[in-house]
Amino acid sequence: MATKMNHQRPLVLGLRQQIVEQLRDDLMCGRIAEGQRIVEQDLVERFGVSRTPIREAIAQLSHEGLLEVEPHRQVRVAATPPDKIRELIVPIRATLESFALATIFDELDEDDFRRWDDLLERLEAACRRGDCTATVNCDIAFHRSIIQRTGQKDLEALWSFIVVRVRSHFWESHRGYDDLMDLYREHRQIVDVFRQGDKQAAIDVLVGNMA
Amino acid sequence: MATKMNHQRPLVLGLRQQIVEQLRDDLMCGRIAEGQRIVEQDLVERFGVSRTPIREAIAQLSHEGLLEVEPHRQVRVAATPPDKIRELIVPIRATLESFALATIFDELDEDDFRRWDDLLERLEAACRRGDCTATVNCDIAFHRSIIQRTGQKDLEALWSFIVVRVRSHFWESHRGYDDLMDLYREHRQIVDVFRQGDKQAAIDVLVGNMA
DNA sequence: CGGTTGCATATTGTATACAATCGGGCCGTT
DNA sequence: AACGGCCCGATTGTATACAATATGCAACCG
Repeated sequence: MATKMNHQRPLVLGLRQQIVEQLRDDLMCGRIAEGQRIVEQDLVERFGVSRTPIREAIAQLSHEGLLEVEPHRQVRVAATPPDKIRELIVPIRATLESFALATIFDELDEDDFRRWDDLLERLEAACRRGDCTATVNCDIAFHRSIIQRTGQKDLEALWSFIVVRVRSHFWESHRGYDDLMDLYREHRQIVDVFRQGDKQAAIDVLVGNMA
Repeated sequence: MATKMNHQRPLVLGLRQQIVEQLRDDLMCGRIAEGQRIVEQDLVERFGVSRTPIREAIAQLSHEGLLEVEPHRQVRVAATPPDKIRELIVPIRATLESFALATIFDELDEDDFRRWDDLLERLEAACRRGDCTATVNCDIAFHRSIIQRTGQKDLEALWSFIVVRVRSHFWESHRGYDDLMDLYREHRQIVDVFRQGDKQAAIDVLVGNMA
């Protein structure tokens, strides 16, 4: 929880944001079935707050694509996008992350590598104990860190927009112990290549990991 | 205020949505300077509604990237993204629109071409009278129609997310009478190639238009 | 004289009250 | 029995009232 430096200033976290995080986690991990109806009053009782922050949280999650609002009628959990859309995810991620990496590559310093090492340790631990949730979180956090490092908020927003739509895909593509450790080794290798300073090789290995 | 046709089912249009449309138009056309502070109370007085729909509209526009909210402090008009980001827009648009066109190409029927012809007429009129706003609207509407035709809401959401960030770019890249007519001719040519039924040629001409 | 602390005010965040809308069931007509 | 209009409960959308937080100023100490 220590590593926190860019993000504006999350001194205190508003109710809406807390609710968003909680609900988003529930949705992405499948604890709320897709297609299920969401009723504001139920969330009011669950979280013990008024409708206002609940409504704002619902609005935000609907903009993120996790909920679907039908005005004056109801709000439902969005269906996972069809496979065809997923075909788009890889090339777009490749475009975004390649761009980000190329932008920051020449300014990488020891702090960056230390953060990545920390992340890799957490990833290894998660993989070793077969914790899928933590593994996916670390995986996403790693790629997000590359985007964030550019300091371009639009870039991060766009990347988040995409990743939310394939988190379930991340989930299902890494099941079982051996696969998880492979995932760790891949990321370890990526960071190693970064360290060697060959920009093009770094981009290649990063993109190769998405296929 | 009248033009409204796609969106789910706009039987009645809520206050929030009306305010969003109005503000978005103001922001994209530069009628509100970037970096300027937005105060809820001012908008309350301007639109004559309560703070609730105002706040929801602000939240939506911030998710769209047009406003930037600093919690407990203020909300400002977002700066136009730096040129570097714009380099990303073309490849991503190319990916999305190529995908969309390839998906729908074999199912195109006379209704589709009739709609495009209508749009082209409106575009021609707008170009002829040098109406930049209407021209940009038609241009965007044309490309959006390709995305919408797939029926994939996620795809449309992603495309919108991107286009909002370059609308000002559209704006500035077509100034003056001759350029506008060129824009019209390009789009006329695109539709013509669509009609000929060669999918690859269609994709090429569509992508070529973005450069 | 500089820095810090505490209040006053402006603005945002949350809670609650009220109005509009939707869907479903009841009942009358045909 | 089928159809259509009407009313009612449930839920969402909007308005307003209240609480929390930030900024600016001025008094207070060093």
